[in-house]
Amino acid sequence: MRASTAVEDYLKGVFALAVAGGVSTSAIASALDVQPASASSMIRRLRDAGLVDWEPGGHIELTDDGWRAALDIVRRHRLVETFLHQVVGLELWEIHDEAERMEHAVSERLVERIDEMLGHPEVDPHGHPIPAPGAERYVEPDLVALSAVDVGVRAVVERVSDHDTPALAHLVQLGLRPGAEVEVIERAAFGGPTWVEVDGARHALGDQLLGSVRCRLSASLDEQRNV
Amino acid sequence: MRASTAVEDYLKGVFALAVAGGVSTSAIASALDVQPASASSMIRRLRDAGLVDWEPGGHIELTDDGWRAALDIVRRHRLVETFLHQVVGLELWEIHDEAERMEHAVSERLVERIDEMLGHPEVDPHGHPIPAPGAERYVEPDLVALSAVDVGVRAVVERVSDHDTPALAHLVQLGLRPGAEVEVIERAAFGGPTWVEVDGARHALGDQLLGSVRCRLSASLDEQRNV
DNA sequence: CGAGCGAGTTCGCTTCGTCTAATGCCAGGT
DNA sequence: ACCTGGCATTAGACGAAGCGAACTCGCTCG
Repeated sequence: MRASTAVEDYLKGVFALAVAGGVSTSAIASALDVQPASASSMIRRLRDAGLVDWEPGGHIELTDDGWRAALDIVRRHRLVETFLHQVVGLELWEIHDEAERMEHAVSERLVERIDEMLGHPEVDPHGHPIPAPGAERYVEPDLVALSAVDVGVRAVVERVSDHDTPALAHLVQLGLRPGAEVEVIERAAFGGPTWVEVDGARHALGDQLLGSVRCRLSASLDEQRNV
Repeated sequence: MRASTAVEDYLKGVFALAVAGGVSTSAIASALDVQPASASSMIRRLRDAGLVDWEPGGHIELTDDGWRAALDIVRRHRLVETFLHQVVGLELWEIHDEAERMEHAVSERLVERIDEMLGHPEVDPHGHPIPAPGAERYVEPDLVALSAVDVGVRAVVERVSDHDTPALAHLVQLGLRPGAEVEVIERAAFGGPTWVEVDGARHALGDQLLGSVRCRLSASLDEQRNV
């Protein structure tokens, strides 16, 4: 049987933090927008269900079952997002919140039907990889934040963060969506804005936006082509 | 704010019973598959929320707010069903259970987008009318159960019940879907099966199946054409 | 007339998921 | 050596939603 909505949401949060490198009670609490006490008690329940390894005071780790379950949820989420964008025609910044609820409602059958309709896509519209059905582990592609790209370097946008809806809408308006080519033109001193060029137009971006865009450098792109 | 899943489900149940003519605690309980005690306490909560009129021992009636809320849920349900059938390509008998969960997850925005994609349909694939956005009342079309159609009379299937999945799958297999033309050939005595002809083939049906198919008589169809 | 029956309601209890408040612990600064 | 801040955990409460058991009707049947 499928876990409750709450359990699925926590599992997805623990997964995201595990991939990002640091799972902790307070990180989970702030990701799920609940109090640390609530996260703490849910961690105990996840452990009792065999989904995480944990003992009071220790660190938190997904078990094999936990990885499987989390990847299943993430697969549902990302396929639903892709479907909402490509088939239903919702904008890039609308799909995350919608999928956040729908992922708990769609059946296995519907997910596989959607996957088939979309031709088994490998990434969602934000650029996140879509786990294969039954996947047991997750490899994070090696991408660099736009904030870390040197001046004068050209890069291809591979991923934009999906959480901050207004910021995402703004990025898309500027053309900074997955697949776009971008060049860092100038980085102002003392934390000032960074100028980037996209589609022949220049824009000044702050650190928050720069950090939510992840790229592959065009150089490494060339390397890949040559292999 | 939208009501909880449970409240929405009860509201939909009360709506269905109100349309069918008889709302009662036990009918709600059996429709929702819960104990009468649970239904009883939920009725109190619906009343406290201003969605039904009720006092202990009295009869249960939707308020104006209750009708509005119920019709909104029913609209979501039926549009999602139509979408799953026409766009996603799920079979007629698969869409009800799926929509039952999705109706609580889809946003207003997504529902209206779906409605637009479908060209503002007026009935769902089972033949149930889709309430208009913001509708405040519901008119039940005047249909006759196939079990009440006389021998020798031809009729057009307008609606099949959506609740019993295996029965529905069987009906569809026989061609008894909305839009099909059917003629009652022979009715065996003593509660025996009724023979009907659909698409040139004859089938014997029991009362349960006959009752779940509702039709318009071809005669009244002709009348309508002549008006 | 009274016994029993079915429907509806209330009561007390359980689980889930949340909260606030209190407590424990460890590391750093003075 | 001690105080303090931050993080994690526990304890206790609450609302939502369910259950079973018990009670109260009004009706019907013997």
